[in-house]
Amino acid sequence: MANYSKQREAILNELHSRCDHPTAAQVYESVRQVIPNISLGTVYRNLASLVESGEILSVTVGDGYEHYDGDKSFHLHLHCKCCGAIIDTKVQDEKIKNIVDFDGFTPENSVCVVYGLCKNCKLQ
Amino acid sequence: MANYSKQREAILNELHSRCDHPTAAQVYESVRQVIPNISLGTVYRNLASLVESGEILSVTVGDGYEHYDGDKSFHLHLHCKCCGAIIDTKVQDEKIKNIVDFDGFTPENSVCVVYGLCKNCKLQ
DNA sequence: TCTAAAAGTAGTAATCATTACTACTTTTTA
DNA sequence: TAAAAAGTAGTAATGATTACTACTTTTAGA
Repeated sequence: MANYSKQREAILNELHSRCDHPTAAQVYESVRQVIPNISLGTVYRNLASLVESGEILSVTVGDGYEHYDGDKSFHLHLHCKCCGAIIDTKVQDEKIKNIVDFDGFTPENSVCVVYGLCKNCKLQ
Repeated sequence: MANYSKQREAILNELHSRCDHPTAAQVYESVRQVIPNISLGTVYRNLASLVESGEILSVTVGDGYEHYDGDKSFHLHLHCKCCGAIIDTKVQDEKIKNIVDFDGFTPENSVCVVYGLCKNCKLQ
């Protein structure tokens, strides 16, 4: 089990206080405002352990960076291939089970990315 | 528009002929049986252009490799955190739209990964 | 409280999947 | 055909992420 550390607490707080999907480097830049000499390796290690323990999710959209999400509730990520935005959209949680055949698989977390064009980019 | 090349055709054939989700290195190993001196860079370049053109999908499950999928139909990837298996499961396509609020977003492709335990690993 | 073991950290070096580059080959178009 | 455009093999470079080490913090038991 993981011990307490103010670094991990600060990283988790940062992810809970924002609604976007920052990369490790972006989390590092923000947490440095609170713990100036925190190291980038510490950010990576804690993000990995938080994903491992299921406290946060990691999201990949194919831009070469891993993104992190403090919102564990089931939702889709709409990734605009034009502007790169990652937009959250809720799903009616209880209904998803009716249309998916899990066949004995025990789901814990999920990360769904839908690629396409956002409203703004579609108009341009 | 992309020109024809036997390398890209072989890569696309390979992805269409298998039901798993190979990495670039695994595609390289297979396609080498057909085109022995194909280069790994060519595999990467063509996989990227096939993803770009929407002919295949890339799937990330957090194991450090990008995986590729020749099946573009909407389905979920069940990723077992124990054995690492990636299991496909169908979704009743037309029903998904009723439970997701796309709010003007135009979806093109989607890659959904559900993390958890597969039937076998659950029993052990 | 102490105190030693366990876990975590900062800072730096190393890794390695992926991308970029270059000289050459294949495909396309007219 | 022939020249332009696109693609390739082979190799070098990139850079996000991971590993390593000496030091610090946390934890649990006396």
